[in-house]
Amino acid sequence: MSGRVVTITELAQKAGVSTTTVSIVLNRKPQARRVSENTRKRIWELAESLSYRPNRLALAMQRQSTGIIGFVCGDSATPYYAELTEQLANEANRRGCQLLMTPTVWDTRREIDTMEMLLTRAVDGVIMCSQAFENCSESTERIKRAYHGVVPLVTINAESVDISTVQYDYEPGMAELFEYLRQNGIRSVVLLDDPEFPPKRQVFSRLAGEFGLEPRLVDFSFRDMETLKRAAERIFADRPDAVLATSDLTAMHFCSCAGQAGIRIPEDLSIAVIDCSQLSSLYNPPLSGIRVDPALFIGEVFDELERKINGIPEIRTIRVPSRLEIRNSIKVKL
Amino acid sequence: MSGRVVTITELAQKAGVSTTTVSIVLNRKPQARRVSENTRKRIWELAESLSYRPNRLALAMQRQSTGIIGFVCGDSATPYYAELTEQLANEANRRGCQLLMTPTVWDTRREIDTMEMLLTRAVDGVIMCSQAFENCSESTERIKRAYHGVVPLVTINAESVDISTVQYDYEPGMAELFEYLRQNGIRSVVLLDDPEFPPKRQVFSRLAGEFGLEPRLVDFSFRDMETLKRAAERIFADRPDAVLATSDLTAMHFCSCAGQAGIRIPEDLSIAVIDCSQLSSLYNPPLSGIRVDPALFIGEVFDELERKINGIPEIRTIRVPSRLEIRNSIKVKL
DNA sequence: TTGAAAGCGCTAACAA
DNA sequence: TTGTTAGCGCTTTCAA
Repeated sequence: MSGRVVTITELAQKAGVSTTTVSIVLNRKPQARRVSENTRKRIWELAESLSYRPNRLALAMQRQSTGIIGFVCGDSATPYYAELTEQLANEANRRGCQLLMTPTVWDTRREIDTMEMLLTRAVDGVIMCSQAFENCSESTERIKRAYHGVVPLVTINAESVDISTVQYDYEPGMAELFEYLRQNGIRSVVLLDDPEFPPKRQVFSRLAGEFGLEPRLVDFSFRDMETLKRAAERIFADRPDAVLATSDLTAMHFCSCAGQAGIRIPEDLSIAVIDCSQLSSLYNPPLSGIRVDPALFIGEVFDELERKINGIPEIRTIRVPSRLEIRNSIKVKL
Repeated sequence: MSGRVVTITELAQKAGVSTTTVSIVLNRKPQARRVSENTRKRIWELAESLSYRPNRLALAMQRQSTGIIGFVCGDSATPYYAELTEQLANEANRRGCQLLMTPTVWDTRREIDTMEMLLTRAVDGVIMCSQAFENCSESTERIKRAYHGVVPLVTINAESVDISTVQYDYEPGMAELFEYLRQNGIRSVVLLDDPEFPPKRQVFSRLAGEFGLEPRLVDFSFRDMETLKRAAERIFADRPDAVLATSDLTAMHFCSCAGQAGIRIPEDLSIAVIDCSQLSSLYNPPLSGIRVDPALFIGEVFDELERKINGIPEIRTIRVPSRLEIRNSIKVKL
């Protein structure tokens, strides 16, 4: 280690010019054309041979901008969020910035700490995918107040009066799904979900009736996978025609329980997934479900964040439509 | 937006003291005890009411340290890497820093750009999980030379003479697996792998013989999943007793192909996985395989990175042992 | 055609 | 008990 790190000052000294000149040349400023051909060449060669690299910290300090976007996420390891996270990181790169991951494991305390940290201008903006911030504890309120004007913020799938949000619109996909279920003679369908996250169940309950389906709710908690096992057992006892799982991970857990209970999917029980990931198609059986095009969704998230970064104050709620993807986890009528 | 951001200077002015005093008080330095009770209180109250937050950029600039660790990873969305990524992020948080994700989609060009970016001291250290950097192109060589002494670096599962690396030791797990296969009457086993990543196949070929197994290699490329389908067909034609898939994602892809071909697992064909993730246990059937304890592994990665950050130059190769996890994807002898 | 100096926000010697 | 000052590496007026 300990190879010397070159600064612009040293470069200037060695080149026998001022730091200004070096800065102008290396940044290819218009004024560089007024620097003599000779000096320019000397500076470039020196920079090359000493592997000069501008110090990002100094730059960031100067511009008051890091080019880093913070991503506060409850969970980044389950397939659905992993996909989202990677695509966000890719889109960030495409737009010339980097994504900083701050997993919070759905822990409000950690979310608050994370936001506190991000509020110190370590990042140019924040994308937040975490419901707990919606809870109105005293500390979240304090942060909400503090963040205004400090860090551009966009939330994902959250509902708030004073923060822009990009949401999945479950309605179109759910309608397609219910129509498909009805056509295949399915009458009763259970939503397997965590009641702490209400958006899906609202659409579910409202739409099921319209399609002549009998809707039921079976709850579990993301925090404790044992509750999912118990929920699965309740479903096995009840024997609906179909189960709609709240996420791909939930669906896989459920299928795993079904396998242990000797229940075949889709022969004995149909299953569909909300928030389908690519991985769903590789499951056995391949899982049908509702999906929002990640590219589209992420584009909206960044567009809105850029608006905030550019100082546009308008609070918007953007909804990205879902659609049904049919694979083999739903029993079809012959 | 546009709420004023408070600096320590303003705070000092309003409090009628110098910035030094404010700095000392707010940072709870030992000298703060020599500041009058009264002044201290005034400063704290002012800071609170104006929601003062120290400017990270200025701090970072001053200390020449950001508290950010860069994670260069070929792929962060597949279950195995998603798990690794999240755990790294968590461990980083636990150690008081943040993880910056820079996905490279196994693209050498992007890896180089990424490293160039990270070399500008935007980060305190880099964890790299990407084989392509091992290739000796002119540009990677230039970067390798440049990074020395600039950014502490630790690679994952790579082999290099001048960079510390933490590796999976496949040997113990593979030995356990082969013993288990042998006991269950399995004779021929195919390794389904990408030849660009040699470590697994070396152990595989060496150990298979010792356990009286007949080893075969069937190759595909991570870059193109069509090659995996073709590889699967070759395996179906060949009909070995068991297949050892190079990753959980590969295994799922393979099982998906098997399902379409009407081949039952494990009745018709056994399968095991290297680089098993948690998700493997939720698959249908639950996948057996070799796994390295992520907590242990990640601890080693960070320990070594911290050594580098603390200026310890010694190049080390650390190997973390794998072990077998038995589930239901291998046909057992009755 | 080039350079000097100020300033970004903060900390830490050194003074008073 | 508190203040002055220099400096972290860079860009950017303004002067020469």
